[in-house]
Amino acid sequence: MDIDHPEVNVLQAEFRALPDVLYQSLRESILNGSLPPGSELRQELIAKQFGVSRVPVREALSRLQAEGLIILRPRRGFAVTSLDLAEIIEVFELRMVLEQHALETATRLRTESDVLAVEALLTAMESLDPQAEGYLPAWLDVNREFHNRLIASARRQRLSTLTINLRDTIEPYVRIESYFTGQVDDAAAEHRALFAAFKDRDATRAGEISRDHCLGSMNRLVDSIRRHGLSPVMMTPKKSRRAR
Amino acid sequence: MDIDHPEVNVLQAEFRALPDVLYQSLRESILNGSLPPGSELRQELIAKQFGVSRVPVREALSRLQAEGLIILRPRRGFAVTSLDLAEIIEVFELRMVLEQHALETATRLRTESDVLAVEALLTAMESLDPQAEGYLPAWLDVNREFHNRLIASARRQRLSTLTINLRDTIEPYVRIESYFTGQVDDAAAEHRALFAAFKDRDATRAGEISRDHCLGSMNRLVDSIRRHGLSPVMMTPKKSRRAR
DNA sequence: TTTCCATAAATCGTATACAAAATCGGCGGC
DNA sequence: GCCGCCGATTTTGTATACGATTTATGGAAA
Repeated sequence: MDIDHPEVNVLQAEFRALPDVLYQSLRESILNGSLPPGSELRQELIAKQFGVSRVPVREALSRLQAEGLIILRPRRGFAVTSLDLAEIIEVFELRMVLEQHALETATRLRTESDVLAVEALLTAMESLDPQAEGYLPAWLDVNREFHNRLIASARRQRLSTLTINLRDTIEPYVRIESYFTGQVDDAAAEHRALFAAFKDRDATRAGEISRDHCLGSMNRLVDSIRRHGLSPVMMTPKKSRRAR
Repeated sequence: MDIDHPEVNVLQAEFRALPDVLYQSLRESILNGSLPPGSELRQELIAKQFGVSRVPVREALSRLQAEGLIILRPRRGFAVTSLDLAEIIEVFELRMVLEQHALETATRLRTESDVLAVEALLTAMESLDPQAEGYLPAWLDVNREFHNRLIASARRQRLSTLTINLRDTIEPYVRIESYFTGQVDDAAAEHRALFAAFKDRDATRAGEISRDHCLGSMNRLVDSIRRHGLSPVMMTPKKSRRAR
């Protein structure tokens, strides 16, 4: 029996270079709101914070750009993507189509262990104390894992990546919304219904619930934006002196 | 009247840096088969060919990687993505879902000029001489533009990008298949039917035709692969001396 | 005081340089 | 004759350096 086991996945996980670390860290900062939409990303600053040069920083930024999380203004640097209402709605449209398909496939192909894992996340989500400190971010995290685990049951790598990507794109806006409303658990019943259909292998119904769930999330967010605007923190109050 | 006009779009188009040129060129080479799946991409070689350093090359490669067209083996360089049959089918599944949705939306939102532009591409495609030199690649190019133009009528930027991306991912395999079969125009009737539904604003029907069209393309390609394998040129006959 | 322009500082994009790892070759052992 | 090991070469990944462009600053003129 060999002791040292340079497994393939270990190699891929362990040996990932600096750009990957930077990519993950920056991505997380964007998703959890530390870098709100509109923030400018100074390469030198990021490089210093991580103790590296600007080269791997640029590589990580390139990836985030291809993913759509940040945009590049030539010669003017990167900035966190700031979506307007129409773009947010478009992302939700895509999520509706893809997640309906994903849940149909997942429900058809799921195993027993999928059901157990999803149920564990569901009960974890439900048993969070709404009064506890940091409830909202914790709920959002578990909610995210719940949906990811459901979709992962479809065993479709690209489908999973795409769907997660789209959800992450609007995650900052959902998080900001949650600070206004202070509520997130409007969809508790939908989650239970979705899990029931998933468990009962009712693929069509699971797909429909998932699509409607997306639609509900979209409506809540759009309403909130219509009421509160796109949140002051998103607007970069840059004084543009010259129109030029 | 000012002579020098540093227009915004000029800045964005003209001033696009080297990575963009490299990205486009490499992307084209992958799609048209110059760089078949499995090809290894040596940074130094590419840099020399374009007369630049490796830095912008790496940036272009990063983007292609995020797009899924190439993969990175850490410390072992980039290579053109080589899909197995299951992955090809997964991409087609996604295309079916997304293109059905895209055509429904496009048919609902299309304008008269959309119809004219699409029709022009359709007739251009039909009027190509099957006996002419270079017919197959030309047909594939026009066909690509035809579908892109249809989807662009939906006026959904992300949807268009995603769909085009997915089609491009399997484009090399379709091109290779066409060399075996020597035929590509099996779908001429489908194209006409799709255009008719598009013109008649029959969104549901347009979506269905599009999905079925995808399905047909998939079946033809899968059949071809089952008969001929994934083409010898795709297999990188690397002798892996050490498992380690 | 406001506007304009020139100069300075900051920032980006790319080239070059260097260290670490992988690949390729030959060599010896079995 | 085949397998495994060791050094040279290649290739990657990162740091540093430098020119070009943008943004900020300060002073002079209206």
